[in-house]
Amino acid sequence: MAIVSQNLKKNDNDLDVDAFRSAMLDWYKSNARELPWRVHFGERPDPYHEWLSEIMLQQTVVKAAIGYFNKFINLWPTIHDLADAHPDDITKEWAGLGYYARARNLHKCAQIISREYNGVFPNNEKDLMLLPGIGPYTSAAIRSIAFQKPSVVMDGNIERIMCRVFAHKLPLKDSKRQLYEFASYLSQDRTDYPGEYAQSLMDLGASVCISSTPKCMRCPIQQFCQAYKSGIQNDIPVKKNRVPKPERFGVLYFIENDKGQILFERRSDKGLLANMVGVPGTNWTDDAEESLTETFIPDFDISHTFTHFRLKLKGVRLLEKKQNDTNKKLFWYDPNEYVKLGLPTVFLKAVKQYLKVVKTR
DNA sequence: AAGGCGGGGAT
DNA sequence: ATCCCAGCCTT
Repeated sequence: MAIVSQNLKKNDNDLDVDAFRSAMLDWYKSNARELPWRVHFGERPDPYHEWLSEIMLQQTVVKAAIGYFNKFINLWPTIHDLADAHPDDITKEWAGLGYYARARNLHKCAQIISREYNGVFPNNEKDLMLLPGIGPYTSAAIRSIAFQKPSVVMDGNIERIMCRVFAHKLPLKDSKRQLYEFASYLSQDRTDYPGEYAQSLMDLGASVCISSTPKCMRCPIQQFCQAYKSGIQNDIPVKKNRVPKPERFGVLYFIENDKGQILFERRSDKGLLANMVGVPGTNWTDDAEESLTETFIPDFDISHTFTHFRLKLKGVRLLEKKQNDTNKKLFWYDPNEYVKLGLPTVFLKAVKQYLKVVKTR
């Protein structure tokens, strides 16, 4: 807190917190995005809806989450329905959204809320943080949005806004605590519409105070923004240089039987794409030659980028099972029915390519 | 404290 | 092609 007041005084015009919050709330009244989990200004959403949306939105853009949210609410209207669902059904419906640990934790959390909390979400930070999949951000978001309790909601958008409002020039990565202090200063345990205030910042970050070339002429808090005042809004937040992603290589086996089916596998419950359905193949290594343990004539290529590496795969058609070495659960399935499997994106791409190749021969 | 963990929207 | 997003969990 000492750092904050220093920083504010240094700029000779203390930020008027009341005016800042009023500007944000006024802007939000006429500029809020209409989203399926949102309610009217001043109303509180169903905590189940609010929680589900927050889990889906972790590291995910709003537009990508909307369809999934509607689908989940349709399939499982209450948290008890979700708690009683089969885990495989949940991962299948989650397929394509990524970060699949979220789906597992979603189910665990639903079961705890349903069975230990009788379906009622806790509204205090300590209990919320103990739930699987709920960390500092999601805890604060649920508290402020679903329960209108003052909380310091910090996400990537709000960090960026704090950076600019306070003209913070150090790299974002090293500034988490400082930026939290800025946001905390603006929150100050205010009880007036903490949920709407938090969402107003998120919407501002998504539409106006965007990462590159922010739209300051449309910004309701332009007058409070020290970066704008100094004309450095395009230069912050400062990002550290990113290391290029390494490449990995592998082979996928499309093993066919005489019924037009191919072999799929349920992946291990640990590591990348845990518990998801995929196509069997070699391990993915950083050595392109090593991945080709035998000489194949590949039928097609698949490339896919994950968080921390690029993957280049060769797809090859085989008429018999390669080996029985694996402890993974293998099963035959009609590749044309791939939609029902809930494949993660890399395998979705691969199967579509495979079908195209098969059709043209 | 650092690294693992997906995918796609926006540019 | 690159950036980065309504982060959390494990080690």
